[in-house]
Amino acid sequence: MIKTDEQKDRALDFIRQIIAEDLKSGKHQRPVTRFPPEPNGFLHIGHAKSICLNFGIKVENNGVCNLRFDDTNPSKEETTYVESIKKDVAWLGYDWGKRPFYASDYFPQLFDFAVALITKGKAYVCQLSPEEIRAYRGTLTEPGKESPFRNQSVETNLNLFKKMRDGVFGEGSHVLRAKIDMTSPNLNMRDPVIYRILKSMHHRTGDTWKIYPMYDYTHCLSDMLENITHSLCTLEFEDHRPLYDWILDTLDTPCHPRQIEFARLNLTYTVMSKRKIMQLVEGNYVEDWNDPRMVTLSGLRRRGYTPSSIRSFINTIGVGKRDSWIDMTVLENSIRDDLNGTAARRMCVLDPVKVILDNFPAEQVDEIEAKNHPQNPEMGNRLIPFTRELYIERADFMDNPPRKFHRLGPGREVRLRYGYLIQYVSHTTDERTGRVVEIHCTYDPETRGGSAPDGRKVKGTIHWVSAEKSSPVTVRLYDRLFTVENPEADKETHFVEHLNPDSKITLNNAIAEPSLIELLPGDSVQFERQGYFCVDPEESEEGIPVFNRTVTLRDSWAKKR
RNA sequence: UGGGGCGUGGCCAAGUGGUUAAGGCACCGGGUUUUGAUCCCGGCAUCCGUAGGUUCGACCCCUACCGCCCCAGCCA
Repeated sequence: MIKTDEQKDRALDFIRQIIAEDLKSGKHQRPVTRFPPEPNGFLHIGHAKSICLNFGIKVENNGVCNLRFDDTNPSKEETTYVESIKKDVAWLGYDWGKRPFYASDYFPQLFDFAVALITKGKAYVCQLSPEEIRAYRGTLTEPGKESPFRNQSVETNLNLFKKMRDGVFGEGSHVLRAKIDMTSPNLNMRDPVIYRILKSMHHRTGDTWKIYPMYDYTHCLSDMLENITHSLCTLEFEDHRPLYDWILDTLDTPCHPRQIEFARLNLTYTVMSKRKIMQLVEGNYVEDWNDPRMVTLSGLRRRGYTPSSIRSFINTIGVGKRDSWIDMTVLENSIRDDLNGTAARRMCVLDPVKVILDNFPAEQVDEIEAKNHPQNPEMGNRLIPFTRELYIERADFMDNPPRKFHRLGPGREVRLRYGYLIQYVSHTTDERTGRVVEIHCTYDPETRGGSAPDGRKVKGTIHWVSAEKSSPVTVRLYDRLFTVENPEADKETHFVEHLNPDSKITLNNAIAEPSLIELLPGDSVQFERQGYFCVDPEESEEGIPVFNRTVTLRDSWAKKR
């Protein structure tokens, strides 16, 4: 058993326990799993749970995990989705081997299995309309009725099924159904449709096929053909397991994978369903599928989440069968935790106000040395220009501060991080708006680097940036997309009404220290005292970075107030 | 009212008949700190949906009840 960094010292979840037992008993030599997305949309954090589970099991046990596209519904699927899914799985750090698999590769074999089913008298072609099939199915409490076509001869069924394949019939006119039990309390067993006629273009097989197999029929057989040992899926498929097993048993296949169901991920303050995500995009509530506020993997990537932070997040939430809601703070914690160790520290003033050091020579430029990481000397140092005119954060000055305010104000002295101690002299205010225009201070030349030879202490250290030697940059402050934990909880209110109006705040005049301009798209840094930010890969240009706030730093001062 | 699942602190989650009922997130204190960050220390379920029962002993076994989720696509 190989334990990855992300899941060391954690008890095995119930699925890994089952697998460990199957390995120990010799039932299997190694586990074979699969991640089977339908290529009809983009992957999100919920998919990451399945990906990390299936591929994680492979990595931990030296097994196999296939990437298989479940492409049995040509009307919804596209090659662009195939490509984006491959990109996201690879980005998460997983390797699906030589090639991805496709359910559509099995269409010929699946057809032969269907013929075998018909021959065994276990499937029939039904000409009931969709409405009639529904009516014949019965309800949750009443049994269904048998189709009048149920007892047709094998020859008739074979003949009809081949005509279906040959495109003789129109969509909706005929289906192939498994002959099971119309009185079963499990609706999935009431002669489920296993093939339907569809005349749309398939993204891989084009118009070769006029009939397409249904999920329940396809999935178990695809698993079997790939020698999957454990077929992991979400809870809503529990009722489908009897059908999964029935098909493999009836066909008497050489192997019979075990389906195990686990709870899907729910995350607070966001929406996860494909339909809801699509509504956000189409209603222009967000900019695209990869909007940094989205929990799509492409959105999280653009937001600055790292693959390892997502793997560690998935690992901490566990795998079980309870419908649970994971608090968004858990996800946020995972990226803070990761970036805290790896992100270089930088200074950037988001909402600048000018500070003038009256006793600092106008032409002088001091090159101040600053650590790139306070706990990791290996990350080295850098030089930052220090000049007479600086910018500090507007929130770091108060005309009339409360006692506990550790920053700049009348009569106060603060430390400019890695710079000098500065002492307040005076400030000017715009008469109309009441806003502070500029603050005059003096600096203590003896305190270069930030410590006073006389040992005097200051309570506050604030970040700053040279007014002349720095560059304005665009910074987007992203926050949670919704203001409530579960935007879909209330059936009366449309979920978009719970959208957070401040989920994206664009700052066009943040001032960045010089080294920030050299960053490459995707790079992550910590803006000291602010949060973690990454260079947006879409909208940045060389020398003109656009920063996305990944997550804020914890702020116990903000909490106190 | 049929069937399939699930109920351990605010949110997750270990626990599989004998434990002071792990751990993480959140929250609350305190310490260190040139980020009110990080880090460190401490606090946070006499109780495991409820009620009975079995047992020397039950969160773990049995019974009943209650609550929540899923299922009536020719979607996956």
